[in-house]
Amino acid sequence: MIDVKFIRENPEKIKEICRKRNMECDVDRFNEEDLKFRKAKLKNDELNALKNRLNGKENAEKIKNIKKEIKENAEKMKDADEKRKKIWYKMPNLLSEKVPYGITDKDNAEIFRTEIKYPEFIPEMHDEIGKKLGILDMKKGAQVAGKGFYYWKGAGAILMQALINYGINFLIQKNFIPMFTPIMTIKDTLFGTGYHPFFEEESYKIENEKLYLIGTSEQTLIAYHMNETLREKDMPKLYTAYTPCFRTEAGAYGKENRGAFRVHQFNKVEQIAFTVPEESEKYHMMFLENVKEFIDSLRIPYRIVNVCSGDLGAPAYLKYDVEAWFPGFGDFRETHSASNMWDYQARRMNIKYLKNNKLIYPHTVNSTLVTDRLLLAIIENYQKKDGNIEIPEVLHTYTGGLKIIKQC
RNA sequence: GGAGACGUAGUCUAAUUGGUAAGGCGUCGGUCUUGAAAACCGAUGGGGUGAAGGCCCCAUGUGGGUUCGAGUCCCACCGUCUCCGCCA
Repeated sequence: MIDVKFIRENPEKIKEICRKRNMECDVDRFNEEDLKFRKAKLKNDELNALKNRLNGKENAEKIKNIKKEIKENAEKMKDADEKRKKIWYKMPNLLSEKVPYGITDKDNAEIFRTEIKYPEFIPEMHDEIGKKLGILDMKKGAQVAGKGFYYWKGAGAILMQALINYGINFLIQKNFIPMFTPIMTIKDTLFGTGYHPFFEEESYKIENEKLYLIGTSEQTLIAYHMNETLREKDMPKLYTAYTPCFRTEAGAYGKENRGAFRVHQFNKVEQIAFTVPEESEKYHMMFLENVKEFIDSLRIPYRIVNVCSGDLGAPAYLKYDVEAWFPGFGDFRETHSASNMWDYQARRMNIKYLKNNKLIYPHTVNSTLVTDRLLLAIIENYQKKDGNIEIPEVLHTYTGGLKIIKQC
């Protein structure tokens, strides 16, 4: 959510941002309704002031008439307020100057790339390898839950668990507070993090309940401090959590859906920060460095792209995607996404902190560290000519000594 | 699931039979001091309006209602605690 004063004073800037993001937002209409609201509010205040002055038994009749007028005026005020909020809540975040202009993900700007080592044999895709080794079962997943679900089995499950544990420990050592969060949540959480209304069709709603399945632990970790006032001395607040994540993937289509790339449920270790405004960029870069260090330790090639204005998503201020190299697939695929949300989420969530007795909205930063996709990348990158896969050295302490997965 | 109690600001705690939110702590500013502490003084939620001093409105979990007037009374919802029941 953007500061209402900023919208009033900079309507052209907001329009420019919407153009760059390739999205609609009626700033003029907002300002119209905002003006109506303020006018009605002024009248409302005056009537209330009058009522307060008259208070007393002798003025009972007069007050009743004023109250009637107040009620009528309040309707107008509420109406204008709702209309402006409807537009307001759908306004995207401000844009960092670093965001490149572009329409689709093809316009994302590559800013970093590691060296790719091509194998001397024709590599297979993870779903083929997983099937042959009996560690990834797409067919059973579809049988039990439908398309977009799968089983990790045996050594595959061990690897998934190992990667999650490695990720969590990696972040605990960097002073993140680990959490287990609810994986169902109320709508306020999704609104506050900007997933509603922007990606509303992406979330699963529980029938007959007011609950939704989370699409990421970012939602529940940010909402942990909903309606709270934090202390400046406690900043930054760093959290991590492992949770399953659920996404409908409505509207997703195309050939790039082969394998387990696009699924309805996956595992994720997330990094989250609440920072003072001056430091969000620093922590955003730190999160990206964490990801680099982590992938480097797994020895997987990757590149980093600066996500362009049209592909950024409305709530994000600046976003870097990390795309791991998938030899079997023969291309880079997004495995991580690190975003600076600026104060957008804090405003929507009503999270502030106290500085010199003034309430200031903190900035929030989030980034992936581990998902199933990273394991898919491991599988494709560590496949050997004989069909076996080696397990990255850093994971050995987490796999109970398992170092190689062989065909049986 | 049943019964009862409770929800006040950054935090802790007040508020006759309904009469318009009092304090403590913390924080910030100031006085004093070589500096600090202590002490003392002031400030310390949101919004609107004004060039400014200022003025006004809203805010006691949320939303309604009764009343000239609601923290207080009534209804619904959310949450917390206690007891009972049920299940691990």
